[in-house]
Amino acid sequence: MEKIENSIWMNCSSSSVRRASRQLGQLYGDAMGLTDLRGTQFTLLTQIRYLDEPTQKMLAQAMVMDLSALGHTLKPLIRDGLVELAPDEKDRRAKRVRLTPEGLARQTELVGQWQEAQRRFDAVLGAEKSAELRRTLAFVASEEFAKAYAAAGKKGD
Amino acid sequence: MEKIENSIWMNCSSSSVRRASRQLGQLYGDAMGLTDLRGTQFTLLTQIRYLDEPTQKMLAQAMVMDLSALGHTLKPLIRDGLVELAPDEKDRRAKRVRLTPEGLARQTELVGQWQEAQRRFDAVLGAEKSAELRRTLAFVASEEFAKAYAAAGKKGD
DNA sequence: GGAATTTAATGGTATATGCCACTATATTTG
DNA sequence: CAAATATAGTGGCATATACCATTAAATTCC
Repeated sequence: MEKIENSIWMNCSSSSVRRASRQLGQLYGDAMGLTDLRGTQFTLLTQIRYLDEPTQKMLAQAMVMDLSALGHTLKPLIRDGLVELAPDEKDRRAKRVRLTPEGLARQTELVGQWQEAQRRFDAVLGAEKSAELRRTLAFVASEEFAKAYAAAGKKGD
Repeated sequence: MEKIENSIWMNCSSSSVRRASRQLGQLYGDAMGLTDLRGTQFTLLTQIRYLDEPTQKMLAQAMVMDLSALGHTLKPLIRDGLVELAPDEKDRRAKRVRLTPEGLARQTELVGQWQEAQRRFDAVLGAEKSAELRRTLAFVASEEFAKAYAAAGKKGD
């Protein structure tokens, strides 16, 4: 009986990921230090920078995030002048997301702190396992995975 | 330049975990199906059941969650009569968390759906990798990890 | 070309989660 | 034992994230 419960809680991939997510949210968040930017916000700025003026839709996909959730998350950053939206030239439904000079500066500023957090993470888990973990998680987060997961249910559920 | 950004975003363990967390939140959430319970809530009920009347503090630690965050998360469940709080006998500061009969019933009801989700997950990732992933994530979520991470920073940061 | 359908974004509502300040108890200390 | 300190919870506020309904613009189909 107890064993059954135990097996559920230790074997739930979703809650395992969530717990780790909260832990790392803390650890990496602390690394951001003094600045008033959250870890999630740094990630978002970095992703925007990397994609170079993506539409909200594109950005949401890259973040594996709901479009409306992304919109909400962007608001504080827009309010604080780190990010701005501009209508797309071709498709007037779409809006492009880009960093303001301020936003770019802040992102750049924090890269060092991020690196330190990542260095520690790798030190604790080991570079090998660390890289392996990210590979696995990237797959889990992929559309390919979602498709395969859906296909795996075509029988019973 | 672009390569630098790329390396940040692909190598950030924190954002990797978060992305996977969002994906699995979706997938496992869908599995809960018709019921109005979220995946996170099922996890919480399961954890409460497993720990058998933990204090909020104990539950928060098990969930790797902030105490006040836990308190907030419990509110809808208490409101809906699935969970209740009772003051601890010995320590009047503490409150014990327990499932109501209704809560126990709902948790039990959903175990099958959870299993199906987990079955699919294992099918896609492979039982081996799946178990390995959970082991790694459990370590990352542990206090031991947090301590080691802190220790790894005693030099530079 | 105009109606039906699809797509991008927005706003509302609800849960998820964290930090801080504050209260009520307990525990430790002088 | 009383004062100082530590611990468990609570409530407020802010961000994170999802779903739904709605709007506006594009695309598809007679």
